[in-house]
Amino acid sequence: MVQFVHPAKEDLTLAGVLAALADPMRLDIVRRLKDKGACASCTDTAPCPKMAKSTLSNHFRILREAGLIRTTKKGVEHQNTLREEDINARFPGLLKLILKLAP
Amino acid sequence: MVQFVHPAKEDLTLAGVLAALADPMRLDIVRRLKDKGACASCTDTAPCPKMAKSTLSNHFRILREAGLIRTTKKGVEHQNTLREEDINARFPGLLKLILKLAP
DNA sequence: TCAATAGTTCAATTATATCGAACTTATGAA
DNA sequence: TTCATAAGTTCGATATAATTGAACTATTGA
Repeated sequence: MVQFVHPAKEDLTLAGVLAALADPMRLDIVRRLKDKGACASCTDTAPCPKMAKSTLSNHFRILREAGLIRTTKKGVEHQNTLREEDINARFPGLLKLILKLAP
Repeated sequence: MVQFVHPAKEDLTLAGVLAALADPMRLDIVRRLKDKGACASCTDTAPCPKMAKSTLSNHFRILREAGLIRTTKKGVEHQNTLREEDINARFPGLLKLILKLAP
């Protein structure tokens, strides 16, 4: 059922995580995923509705490759979850602080 | 004596700061500036010696525009200081945590 | 006066983000 | 079964950002 490659938590890099979170769109996606707690489809998590599908897809790819989210495919939708435990294990306190500081 | 424009601390953005720190070279520069405590020239702070001067100069420009450093010119050298107080006032705890988590 | 040093700016190449359009896959209705 | 629809990805083109060497500016010191 898993259709995407996700890095092991040991492979998460600080530069990769910061670069991924440095984009307001992606930070917004991460916040929404955290708020929802569970899985969420890409469209459900889209920061703004007028963004091109391909752009949104690209943001999810970057978040995946940075190790911030895990994506599985079920039916026609993709289910994305925030990898909170992995992120916190690798970079304790970082995610929480950035989300707190974000406008 | 001041030759560069620096944003007011209120103008620092989280996205800008994260993007600036997301580059390993720039994060290294910031760490060196913090370690030195006081001013430091660009060459003194260069992460790796084989990098092109223009590249180094560009990194300093990005750090300046993000509001992370202040640059003044004195004689033939540029003096760069980390804007710790401004950064901490705007984003409490962020700089310290990122530097702590960096490899 | 003039060579040397510290940085910046410029031009060219390369890499990355954005968008619309085309494509793939799965669902659900006729 | 068939076929339209919906969710995402991939592709091609354009625009913006990073890297480099070369040329330029400004200051120092011999």
